[in-house]
Amino acid sequence: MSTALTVEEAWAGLPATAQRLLVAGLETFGENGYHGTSTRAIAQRAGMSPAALYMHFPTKEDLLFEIARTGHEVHFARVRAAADAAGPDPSARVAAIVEASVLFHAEHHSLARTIQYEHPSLAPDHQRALLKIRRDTESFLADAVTEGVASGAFAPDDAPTAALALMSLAIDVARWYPSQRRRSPTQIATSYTHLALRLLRP
Amino acid sequence: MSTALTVEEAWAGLPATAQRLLVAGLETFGENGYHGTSTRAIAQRAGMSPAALYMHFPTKEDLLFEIARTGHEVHFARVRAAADAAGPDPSARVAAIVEASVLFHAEHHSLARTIQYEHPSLAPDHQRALLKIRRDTESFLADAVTEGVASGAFAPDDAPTAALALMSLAIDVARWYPSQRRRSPTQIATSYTHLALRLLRP
DNA sequence: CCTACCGATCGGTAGG
DNA sequence: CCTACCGATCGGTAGG
Repeated sequence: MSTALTVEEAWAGLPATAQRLLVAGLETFGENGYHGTSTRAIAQRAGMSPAALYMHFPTKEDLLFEIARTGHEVHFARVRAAADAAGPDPSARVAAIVEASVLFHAEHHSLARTIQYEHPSLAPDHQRALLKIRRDTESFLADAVTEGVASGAFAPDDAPTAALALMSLAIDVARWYPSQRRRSPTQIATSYTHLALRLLRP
Repeated sequence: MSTALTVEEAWAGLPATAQRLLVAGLETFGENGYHGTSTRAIAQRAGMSPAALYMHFPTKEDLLFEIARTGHEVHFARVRAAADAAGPDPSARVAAIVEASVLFHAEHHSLARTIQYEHPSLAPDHQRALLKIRRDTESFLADAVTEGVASGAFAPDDAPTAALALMSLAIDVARWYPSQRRRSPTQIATSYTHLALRLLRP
């Protein structure tokens, strides 16, 4: 169970060369996609020979999985940490979750794109493992929304659908950021958090 | 200027073989991505030899551009048609736009994924051409939201930001559809339209 | 962890 | 629009 709040932290125990390959992979996958990135390009970016990658990862797909898995776990850990810090009030909890998720997708948009769009490039077993983390993350948000419904703070037609929509809002930031208007991740997170509460209010 | 409401309609004037290649490309790009799709796979799906593609398109990238360009135009045309049919009321117009866009991204999720996620695979010139259509589409929605602000029907903090968020909601459907719960495109469109109006109301 | 190399496949073309 | 082919590059391995 990972509670690391950054990928660097999550990979801290690995050999330095493996860490460099993971970071190089994360960046190139985010820029050119999995199939648009060669193992040679990753190795070169990490300052190593083409064969070095296979010292640490059995296949290119295993490297992608390690990146995607860690990314999913870091995202979930940040969302939980933000909710914990927000205390018991449902509005504060939902606001903290949306803010943390939007921040993650803006600040780490290269990692986030890999997480969100390279899912079909993974082996079925690996897809299933990540789907579990996704569902847990979405349930965590849906539970916070449901608490708000119980307390009378929120009144969406359907809590799970509203939670899915809020996740969509955060996830899609990774697609367009930073091409849109000149706004910082913090500014985007603030306005999206506000939109989320507007959407949920009675 | 294209007013076609389907890609088939937009490509009706092209040779039958070119049409088959475009449809095969649209499907395979949507399933495996641009770099995950070989020109041979496209030609085979269209029932032709590997070289046939180059009778109709100078390069693989030109085929992608033709698909992405048509997809953008069809989406914009549907959004405009829906707004026109909705009449002058801002709430009805925004609802019609969101509904049409969500429907498009669910029913044509393979095309929509290509449009939204393969943008970086295109040449800079081609990216610019599509960016123009995207901006026009987003402005069209932003204008409808602004009309609603003027009439008192809506009260978002910032109309362009709200419009961007509504587009995100629709676009992200292409990422997860149809993996989520068993709901039809029409059902999804209806609940997302409702969420959009909740988000905008004073 | 590197050099050297494998067979397979890639985008694209020659020539008909 | 097909057959046959081009050089380049791919993921991955042998052997040290």
